[in-house]
Amino acid sequence: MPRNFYTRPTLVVAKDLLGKFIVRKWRGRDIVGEIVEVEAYIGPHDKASHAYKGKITPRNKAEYLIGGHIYIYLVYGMYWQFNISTSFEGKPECVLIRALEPINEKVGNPPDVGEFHKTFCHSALDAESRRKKINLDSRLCGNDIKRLYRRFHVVPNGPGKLCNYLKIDKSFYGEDMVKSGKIWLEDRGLKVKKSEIIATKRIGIDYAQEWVRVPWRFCLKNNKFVSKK
DNA sequence: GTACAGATTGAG
DNA sequence: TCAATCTGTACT
Repeated sequence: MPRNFYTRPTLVVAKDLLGKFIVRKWRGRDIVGEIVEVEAYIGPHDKASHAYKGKITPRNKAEYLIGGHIYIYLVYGMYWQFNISTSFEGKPECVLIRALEPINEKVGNPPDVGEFHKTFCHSALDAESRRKKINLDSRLCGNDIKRLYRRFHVVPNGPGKLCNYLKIDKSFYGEDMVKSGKIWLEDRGLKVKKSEIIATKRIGIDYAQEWVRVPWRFCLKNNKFVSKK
């Protein structure tokens, strides 16, 4: 999608993201998902926004970039949250991508665990072991394999799991989706009617007082990949 | 230097 | 309902 898709008003962009396709180039293949759930965060007035009162820190400064840039951060010490900036340079507005309908993965029919282990675990374990400075062999037990299996073969029906599915992390901070060769957005001609969009309050922002109630979470009606229910 | 909460998740 | 897990931020 071009720049002028992302620079429109944030609530318009948020709704229009539903039915668009995220394409992620990874290890020579395309990981693709249709966006089915999003949330808008509109600073500086929105108390749920990290840019409330115009706050700027090294963590949130990507929110202020012109529409189309990635704002990604870690929550609860372990989950990445994938946001796309909207509006113009200096306006801290963005859309959190909360769920995808996977396109090129066989959902419900994951690869054989043994096959998965051969394909993915060794490199993943290498990286993890290096990070934690622990002996590689000591980690080759059932629970570790299961844990990695969950991380690598995941249904992206929540904001944290979606980042695992797309294989993205902090290295994508500030990435421009209009120009990137690693991740971008496509319109594949799917039409989403207004009547197919549900608006609800946003999830997990109970601290945001009167901003808890604004209906800035948008989901595709009856889509089974939407988080919560 | 140190305390603490958080746009989540899966297990029990 | 609970705990895993760790970074950014706001304090002292």
